[in-house]
Amino acid sequence: MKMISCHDCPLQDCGPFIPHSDEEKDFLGGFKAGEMAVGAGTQILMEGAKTPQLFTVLEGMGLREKTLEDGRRQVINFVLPGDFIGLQAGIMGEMNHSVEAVTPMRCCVFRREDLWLLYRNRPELAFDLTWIAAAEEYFLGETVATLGQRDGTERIAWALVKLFVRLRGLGLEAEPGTVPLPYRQQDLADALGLSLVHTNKTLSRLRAQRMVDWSDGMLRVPDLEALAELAVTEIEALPRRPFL
Amino acid sequence: MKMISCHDCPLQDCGPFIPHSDEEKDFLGGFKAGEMAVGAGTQILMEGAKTPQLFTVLEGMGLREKTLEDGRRQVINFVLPGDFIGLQAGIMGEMNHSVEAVTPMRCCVFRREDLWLLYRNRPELAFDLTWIAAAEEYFLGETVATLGQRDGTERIAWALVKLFVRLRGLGLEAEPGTVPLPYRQQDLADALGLSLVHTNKTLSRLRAQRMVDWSDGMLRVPDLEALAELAVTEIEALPRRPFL
DNA sequence: CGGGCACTTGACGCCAGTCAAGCAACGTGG
DNA sequence: CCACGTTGCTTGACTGGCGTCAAGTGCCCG
Repeated sequence: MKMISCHDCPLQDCGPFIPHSDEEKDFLGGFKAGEMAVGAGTQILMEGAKTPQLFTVLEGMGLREKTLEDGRRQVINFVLPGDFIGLQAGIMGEMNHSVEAVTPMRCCVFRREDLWLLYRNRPELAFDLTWIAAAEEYFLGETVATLGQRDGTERIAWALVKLFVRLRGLGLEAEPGTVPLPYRQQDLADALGLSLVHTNKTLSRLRAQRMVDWSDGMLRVPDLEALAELAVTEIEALPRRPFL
Repeated sequence: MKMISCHDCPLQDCGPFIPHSDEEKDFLGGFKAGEMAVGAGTQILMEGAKTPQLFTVLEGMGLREKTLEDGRRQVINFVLPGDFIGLQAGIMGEMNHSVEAVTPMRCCVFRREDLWLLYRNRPELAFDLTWIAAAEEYFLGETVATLGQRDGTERIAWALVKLFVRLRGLGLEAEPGTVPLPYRQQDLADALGLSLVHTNKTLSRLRAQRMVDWSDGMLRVPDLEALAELAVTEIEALPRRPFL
């Protein structure tokens, strides 16, 4: 497998990402320590681990998840291309969640020690890193509000709206209103704090009402507005965002 | 009211905070735009607002909260001295939650435009800012897991353990096992996604079992270990952390 | 003294969890 | 080639945690 140069990074001209200048690409090229390809089901980062690596997802999808002492699982977020993973370990020294690949994934690898270089020499990229952390916080704030306030149907509608908008933004809308969503119902249930059974029944009901159809790994949303209304959310345009 | 110099900042030698060097204090002194004192009940930041200010809490307590379109309220987190507020607006341009003072508060004020100076001239402080954002993300991850996986009793025990440890870390433990907690039951309920009634009954039950006694604005925890066990959490020592 | 606010407590009902069974698709090995 | 285990999805019956409604208390304040 050949390693992609930052100058040909598939994320550069993709969706919502703010492209880097040539100068930045040169710097990032030096910052990049390698590339990693993993199969479906691989644990990329472990909760509590002090890994020396940070990653940017180039391809594939995964999950951030956390396990309580007694084994209950919570999915924190869905990991899509462009996402940066390992920031907590990079900055604070320890992850509070694990990251697992759900499809085969390819990631850009950075070394934790090199982070300093970035803060020393590239203030605008350092700022971008903070931006990324703040964006994650932003999203988790919405998630907290969802788990705390919305009922089952609203939660599912909310999550599917968010996923649809993110995936569409990445250019993955094959035919209008349809994006790939290669997760299991169990993953969605664990993300929303619902049981598998209840999630399944709610999805069936939504399908019968023609609100969403998630089957065979494809998510079909005939009327995004209507689904968002059901979720009691606004569909906010995703902001242009930096990446590394 | 006189403005405190960063050299006499009450946070410098307090609890878990990593003190600044004299040089850093000089820089922060220039960065500091002023001080703000507000009464209980004041809105400090509004959801969706693009405020030009950032704050560090010097004294007093507050809440981060978010309101859904239909009026439901979610408390995102409890704001204590040392907390940095407005990072999202500072970095991304818009807050996703409001911040409200629950007691009278005093805050250190920074200007958003000056953030750049910090990234340009003080990489270690820029790093600290990212640290702060990552720490917030860390905590919100735990909150998501709590709202998604724990039942009512566990949630309440979890929240009270977290609050107790934070307050104790700030040196607010007046007599052993007792810290001030000047919030309403409604605030805790909204933080945990429980109804006021259920929160109240659960608190009564915990009080009867001698697990916690939260009344008259004071939180008494006779056996922190036991409470943490009930919450299915470990009491992790809070890390030494930077502040601005 | 009346009104508002925070906290309590009891009665009742529903959303969502648990238990359980069944089906389809797949891969493995005898 | 078929038995078999595994994984993911689906559906029905039953239960209980937690929400809603409602009424009442104590306290502060104008």
